[in-house]
Amino acid sequence: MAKGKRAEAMAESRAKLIGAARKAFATQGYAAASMDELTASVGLTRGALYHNFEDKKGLLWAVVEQIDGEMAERLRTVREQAPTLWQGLLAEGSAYIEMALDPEIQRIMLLDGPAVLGDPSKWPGENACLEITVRTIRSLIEQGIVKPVDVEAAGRLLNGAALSAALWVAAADDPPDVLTKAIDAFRELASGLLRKAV
Amino acid sequence: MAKGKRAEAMAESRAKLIGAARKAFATQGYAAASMDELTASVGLTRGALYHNFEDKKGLLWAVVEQIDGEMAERLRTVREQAPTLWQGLLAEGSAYIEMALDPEIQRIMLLDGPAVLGDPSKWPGENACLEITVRTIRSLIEQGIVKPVDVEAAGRLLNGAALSAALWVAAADDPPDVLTKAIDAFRELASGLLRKAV
DNA sequence: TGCCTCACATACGGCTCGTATGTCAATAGG
DNA sequence: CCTATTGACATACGAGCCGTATGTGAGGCA
Repeated sequence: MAKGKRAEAMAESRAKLIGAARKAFATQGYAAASMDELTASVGLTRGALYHNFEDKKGLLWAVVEQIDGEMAERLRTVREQAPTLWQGLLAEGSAYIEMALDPEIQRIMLLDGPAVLGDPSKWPGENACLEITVRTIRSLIEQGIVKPVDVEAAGRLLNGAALSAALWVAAADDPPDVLTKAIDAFRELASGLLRKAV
Repeated sequence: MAKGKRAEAMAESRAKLIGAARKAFATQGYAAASMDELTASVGLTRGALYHNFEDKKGLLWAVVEQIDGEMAERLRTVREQAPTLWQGLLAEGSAYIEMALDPEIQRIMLLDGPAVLGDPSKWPGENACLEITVRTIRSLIEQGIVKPVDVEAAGRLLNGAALSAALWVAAADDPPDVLTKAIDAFRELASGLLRKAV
């Protein structure tokens, strides 16, 4: 168990830096976040940062990986709790929209992340959210519920629609009202994939 | 006609700076683009930049407005050339996807723009593309072709789906093949809005 | 016990943006 | 025609940031 104080302290430093980065990136944005302030806020200096991570971008990578994992887990539970696979797909969409209401997810995963790290579809875990959606659609096609479309295409467009909805809701004056409209529209769009209308 | 050499030269400087910015922002990205190099590339200095624009962000605003106008005009012509309104909507989607294949549009309008300037739906011209889509959907509902959904919600999700498709195609190894898949999936999704299946 | 490793801290250089100041041509007015 | 003023830039400067090269002191192994 005792792995020595060295590695233990290092893991703790990494965790503290990632935690501080989640706050700083979410509130100030990636570009405006100062590494001096960030490291000082957890009692370290930039030396620790560049020892634990490649560079500022590397820290963002670590943050993105962590959040991506959390989002994937949430999507998984939502889907598993749905009574049918089709309802699971719709629930995933709704959950995705609601998650994107979190300012942290918005700023880091939807705005700065893509701008700094490039296309999210090439992120490690291959954007776990997308992978889950694709698998669900594949099952639905095998069951004859959904038209035989290209699964990746359908998954990406559905995710894109949900994402756009999320950004809309987040910026709205009356989020609850807009949220229901967004989810309704998402269900209508998704129904276009069905073999026969519900 | 002769408006004086002063104003004439100023307009020319603005145009040159915006042109250089389109190149620099598209190739290097907003953050990495140096204002020193950018201004020098058209024979000016940063003094001219800060005299003609508010700041670096102001220059990006000008660039975004220009590109947004060009995109809106293209969408308008595409829609007007379609035989029916519904086909016009689908053509708009396809055109949007194809436009987003342009690296300049991708980098500036889809990646850096949102990250630096904030939610695109609040941009001037209110993202002219969206406005056009919304109007088309409203007409289609009045004609009884499309279900009575919330027009803004439907427009935003359709745009989001097209956008996601575009990013996917752009990053693909085999763009032409992926492009057809993306457009197919877009048509399937959009058909979910139809009152009765085609 | 003595040396070595390594997780940091410190110091430095180069670059960036934004502003405050300087300058010279174009215009307006007498 | 000559002068005064405006304004479109150029130049100079300060503050801040990132990344790296170097220093240092505490853990771990022999």
